[in-house]
Amino acid sequence: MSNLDWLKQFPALATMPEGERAPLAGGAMAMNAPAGTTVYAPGEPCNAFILVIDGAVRVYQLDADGNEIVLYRLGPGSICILTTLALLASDAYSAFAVTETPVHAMALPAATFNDLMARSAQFRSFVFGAQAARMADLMAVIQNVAFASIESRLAARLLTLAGGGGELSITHQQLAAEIGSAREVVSRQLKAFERRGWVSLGRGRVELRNAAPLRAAAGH
Amino acid sequence: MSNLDWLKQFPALATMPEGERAPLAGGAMAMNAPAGTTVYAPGEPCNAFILVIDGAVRVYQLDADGNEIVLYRLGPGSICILTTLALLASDAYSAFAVTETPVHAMALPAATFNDLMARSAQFRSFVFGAQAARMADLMAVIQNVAFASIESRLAARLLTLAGGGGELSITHQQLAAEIGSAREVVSRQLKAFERRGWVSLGRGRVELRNAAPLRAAAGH
DNA sequence: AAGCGGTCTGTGACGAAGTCACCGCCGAAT
DNA sequence: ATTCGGCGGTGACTTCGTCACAGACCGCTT
Repeated sequence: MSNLDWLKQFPALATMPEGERAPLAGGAMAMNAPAGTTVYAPGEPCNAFILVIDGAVRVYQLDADGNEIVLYRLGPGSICILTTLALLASDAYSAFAVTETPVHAMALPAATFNDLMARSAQFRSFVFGAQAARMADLMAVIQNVAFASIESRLAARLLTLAGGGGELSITHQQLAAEIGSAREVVSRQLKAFERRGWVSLGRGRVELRNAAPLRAAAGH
Repeated sequence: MSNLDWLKQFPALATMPEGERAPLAGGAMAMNAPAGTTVYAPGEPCNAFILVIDGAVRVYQLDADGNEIVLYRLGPGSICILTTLALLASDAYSAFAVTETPVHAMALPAATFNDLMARSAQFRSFVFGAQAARMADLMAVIQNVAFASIESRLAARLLTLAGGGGELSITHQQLAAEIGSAREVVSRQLKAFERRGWVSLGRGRVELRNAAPLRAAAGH
């Protein structure tokens, strides 16, 4: 039987009545994956519902020409909608999900997942909440790529990636993939930021020197 | 009691066991809305699950500067994910859903919807299938706005909007909103199509004259 | 220490797309 | 018939993506 201590981290699930948690206790399997593990890829069969306990998963799209754009990230407490929907609706997506850090997760086999969905209103609302959040993420991405300037998209992304810290280990190419643009465009924009004293640059490194104007630029 | 004849149109629901259909029979309410009715708008409270029986609903995003982009359309048999998720997760979206034609729909109050979700695996999988389809729609939009040329996006959209017929009643401004571009850009591209003999243009009208090259242009 | 291959970054030139300002035109309402 | 608001056309300019290429940096080998 699995240890369900990790459940305590997730209020939405932890308060589920004893009886409803039974399938969880019986069917949950712990997973540990190193950074760089593929969680979902188009065409791959997928047969489990996945809940991230610790670590980060990057979900992105990749087209035939090699163009890449990051859709969203999953952190602790998030479930992988892609695998869930592929599991339930057997629909194929053109997206990839890859771990960025070592990831600790719980996997529920399809049968266990279905059982929980049938039993627990709380679990259903947890799953729907996740759906809603991902949907909102995608809609935000659409707004950005369709109507926002490169300057604001890049500034915003630098801030969220830095997340408080001031140092990023990332290449221009990766940043371009983050915002769905081209490497040259990102290089030039970063240079502009550097000239203004907002960041300082190194090979594979971006240091935020002055977050305030970046925040302002991210706004519009 | 509502007439459930409409259910026959939807195999996914029609084959639900008698008992599971009970809440549906008891709680479903028929709705008829003229074209132009707002189904979902940010900030509006929404308290019903909506299933389209006949007609079309356009779901689009609108930002502060008036920029507009169509996300997807709902036809017969589709459910409005936006209202469903807003209902379940009380999350606010920046999107609008508006009827384009007179729409005939069924509405389930939240309680009835929750009851069905609890009882029927078939209903759950119907709802999840719809989620998955909308998610795929959004991801396709992202691919297009991020990486596809205006020529291919416009050609593709003209073909799907025409849907077999050769005549469209639509303005350049509306077409721009369809693909998330600017009116001038669409005007110029349409002129180019006209010079090549692919379409002929009139005020508020686009006639497809030669679909084959349009299909080719839509491809890449 | 020197060389080497691969990755990362910088740059100029160009084309595609978005923006701005302004125009004339059509058509419905008065 | 005139007016007025929505529609479409156009030129000038800016921003962004693409292409081609050069140089810099890094880790590795010799």
